[in-house]
Amino acid sequence: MISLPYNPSSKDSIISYAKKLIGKNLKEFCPKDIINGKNKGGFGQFLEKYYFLYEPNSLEEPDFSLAKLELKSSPLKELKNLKFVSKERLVLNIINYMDIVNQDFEFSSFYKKNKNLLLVFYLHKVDETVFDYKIKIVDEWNFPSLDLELIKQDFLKIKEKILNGKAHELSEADTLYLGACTKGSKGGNKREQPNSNIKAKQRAFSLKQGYVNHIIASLSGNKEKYGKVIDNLEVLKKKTFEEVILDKFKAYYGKTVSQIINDLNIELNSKAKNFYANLTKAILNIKQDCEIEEFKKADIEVRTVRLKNNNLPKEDISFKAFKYEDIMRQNWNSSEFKEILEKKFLFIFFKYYGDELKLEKVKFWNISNDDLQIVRKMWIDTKKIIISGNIVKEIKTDKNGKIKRYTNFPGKKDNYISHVRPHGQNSQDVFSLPIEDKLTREKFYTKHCFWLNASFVKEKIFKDI
DNA sequence: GCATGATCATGC
DNA sequence: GCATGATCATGC
Repeated sequence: MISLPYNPSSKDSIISYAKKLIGKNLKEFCPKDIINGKNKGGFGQFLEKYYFLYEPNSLEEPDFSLAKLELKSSPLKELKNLKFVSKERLVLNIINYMDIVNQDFEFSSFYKKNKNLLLVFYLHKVDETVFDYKIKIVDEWNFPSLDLELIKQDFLKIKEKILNGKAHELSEADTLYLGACTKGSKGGNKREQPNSNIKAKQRAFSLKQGYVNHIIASLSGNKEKYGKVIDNLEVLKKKTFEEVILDKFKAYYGKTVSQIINDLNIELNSKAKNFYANLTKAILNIKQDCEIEEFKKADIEVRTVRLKNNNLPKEDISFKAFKYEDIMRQNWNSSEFKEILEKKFLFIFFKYYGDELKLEKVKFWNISNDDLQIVRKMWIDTKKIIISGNIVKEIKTDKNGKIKRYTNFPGKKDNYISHVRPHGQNSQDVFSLPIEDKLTREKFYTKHCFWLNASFVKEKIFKDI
């Protein structure tokens, strides 16, 4: 029996020992043969074994069972403004589909294990090994009661889907702060579920990246300019988060934009392109210079859409321009577009009645696994075009002498859900190409991005099925 | 009226 | 001055 450098039954003792990690890296306490070996273990395993001196396990109990403290390590990335944000979601324990259906939240494996977290954040760098990463933040995290209530709602939502025999349809974007993220090699690990014969992908509970960012900001003492939509527990005892949000909007259904502004007694520049974002904040009673706290923590993407009288959106939905070199380097599973599409969206639909726009409907949406596979095809086609240097299909001059270039990228007709189109300041706004274009012989091209087809937004998002 | 290319407005 | 959400323009 080795003696430990901390008292395993004292939370304070463990935390103060852990805090000595700040500024260190694994190299400082891992054995030489491990550092130089080809061992592929993760940061967390080395930390447990060589700093906290216990063998990594997958028990139901928290890692420090006597002190009821669960150790989690997670990578940070540094922003240009030198602030730290989470590199990814924080993955917690595996969801056992067979067991969870019999568990109440308070006695669930999730809550028993992760109620109190001891977090170790390290700075990830592409050109470093796990042994080099500098440890930046070490602290305890307990969930504030409002957050915990939303996490409980998330837990119950996940449990309900499994009870309904739909574990295979789970998606991380079903929920707010606590997600059900996939875990294990691609599609390889499948598990049985209680109320269906279909095997479901293995998933683990996870904290959304946005939530982890909030933890990091809190632990670093950074003040976030946040405004809460829900500021007391009572509201959540009667309604779900989504119901609370929708009810706030429903009060304005059928009203014109100017009526809403009048009712709210605010002044907004209706020509500003962030007008709808500002209007959303006003409806949710959030100050204009603040972010919507719950949306940030839940990674919710808000999009406004103007519908024509046949409910077809006037425009497709754009995303940020992609770098051709990024697409070349990535595969679908590591792609940025997949990551964005897997988020929860809040769509705010306005509809034209003559020249007037009225608030028609507001809807939370996240993409189904089946639809994601359709987008995958489009993404792969896009990558093929980039890596083969076959971007430009033809060059035309219109009667004003303007030159227009047409591309081979997937268009609206090629894919039910998504397509590729220009997205920049103008056609001179370019990104470099990893492979020279065969037709133009140029090593750059107008910035493009992925778009969601307006027809898909009408059929699968606006409509209630 | 749709498909595709092109561009605007704001905030950071 | 660029990134991002939103929107305009034109040919078929």
